[in-house]
Amino acid sequence: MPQTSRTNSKKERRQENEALILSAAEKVFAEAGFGGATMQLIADVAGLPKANLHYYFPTKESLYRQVVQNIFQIWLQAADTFDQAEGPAEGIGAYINAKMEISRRHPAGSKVWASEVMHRAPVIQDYLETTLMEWTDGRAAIVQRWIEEGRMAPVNPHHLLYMLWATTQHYADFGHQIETLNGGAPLSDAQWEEAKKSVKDIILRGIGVIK
Amino acid sequence: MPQTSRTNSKKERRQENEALILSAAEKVFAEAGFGGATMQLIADVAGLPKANLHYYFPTKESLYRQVVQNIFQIWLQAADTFDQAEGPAEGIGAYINAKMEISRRHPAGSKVWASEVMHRAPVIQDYLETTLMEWTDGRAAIVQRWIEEGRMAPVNPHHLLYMLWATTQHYADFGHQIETLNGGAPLSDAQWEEAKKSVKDIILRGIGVIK
DNA sequence: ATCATTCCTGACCGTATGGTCAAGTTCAAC
DNA sequence: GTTGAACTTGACCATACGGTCAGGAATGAT
Repeated sequence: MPQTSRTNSKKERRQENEALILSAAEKVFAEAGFGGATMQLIADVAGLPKANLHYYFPTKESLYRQVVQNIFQIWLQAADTFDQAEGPAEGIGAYINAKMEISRRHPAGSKVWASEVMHRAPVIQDYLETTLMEWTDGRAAIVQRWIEEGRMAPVNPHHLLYMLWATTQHYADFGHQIETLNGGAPLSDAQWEEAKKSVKDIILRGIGVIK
Repeated sequence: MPQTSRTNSKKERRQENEALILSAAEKVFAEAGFGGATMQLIADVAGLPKANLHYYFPTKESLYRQVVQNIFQIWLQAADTFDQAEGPAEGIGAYINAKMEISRRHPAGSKVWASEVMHRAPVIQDYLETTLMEWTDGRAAIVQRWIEEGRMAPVNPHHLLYMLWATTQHYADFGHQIETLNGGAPLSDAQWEEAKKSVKDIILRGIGVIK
């Protein structure tokens, strides 16, 4: 009979340890960058011996690659809101909501992504060229259709998308700066709501779908 | 009689070498991050022996500190456009222009700044708390005044400023992603104009000062 | 011409890091 | 209970890195 009690089976153990390591790695990579992160520190954060990390992930780069790929998945899933929308106000508003929520819940992931792109995407360049390009062109086409249907102001769809990414991810990537300017305190629930509302108000009014 | 011919005097030489090193360092720090950058690589890019770098800048951190401080100065100077403006359309429009120009001309500097802030500003935290805070609160007050005078829509001034920073710096920090989505080619002159125009159109319309 | 000061640099050093390994432990299948 | 595979880990290694230094070269003041 397989072990089902408090002590986990080998397969569960493997999944747990991999998740533990990935979570620790995301944190450390976000705080120190790829070059500044050390396997020893990741191991300490994960509470495992360093050699154990190398058992699950043969190299630092393979661990980093997995972290970045996980982030990319979350990134893409936020797009669903876009597709299921009936029109620009609903679609773009929901997309901003979703991306602001990711910035709040996954700030470390966002920073790792930003760092990866800033360093010319050594690990996920192929994803940029394939998956992200298709995603972007697809949503740009949707925006273009909305424009042609007269449902929003005629703006360049690509630059609108860049603007959505920039404004929402800014709250994660530059969270420390925002926190400092907020008197050293993280944004409260109400302040996050205010941020979301501000971004949505300005952009939705800027593309002519409200007021 | 001091040397004034082609061969430079010692003082000129010193300034030239320091500028050369700072320029190389900015590039390397932007591409590799603080932890990933090596003094050897900076020396190679500058075309000087590594030991010479340590003559002008005793440690890697002191060199990095100087790079970040230089960027911060450029950053602040773009603010002049804000003060000299007569109203929101002119002031914010000119500020966007200035910051887009910096993103185009100093992408490496912008990346170093972003990286520094993402890593919780180990080097320039005091600047954030003093100079940047004063700057930000001052501009927020100007925006607030414009709102009270009925010259623009009532938006949260701080979040508007974050939005301006986010959208403009995005073109530097995520320039590689934009370039990839542009088919692998850097934005042309016309495309940069289009970008500037898109950002200005959406934001200025979003705060109710045009159309 | 002399000489102090500044500048330059190849060679070197201690340390920290990514990665390896061999010996041991746990687990599941039979 | 035996066995083989999967897992664990302290000790170890080679390398690369930031930083030092001694000795020499260039410069400029007198």
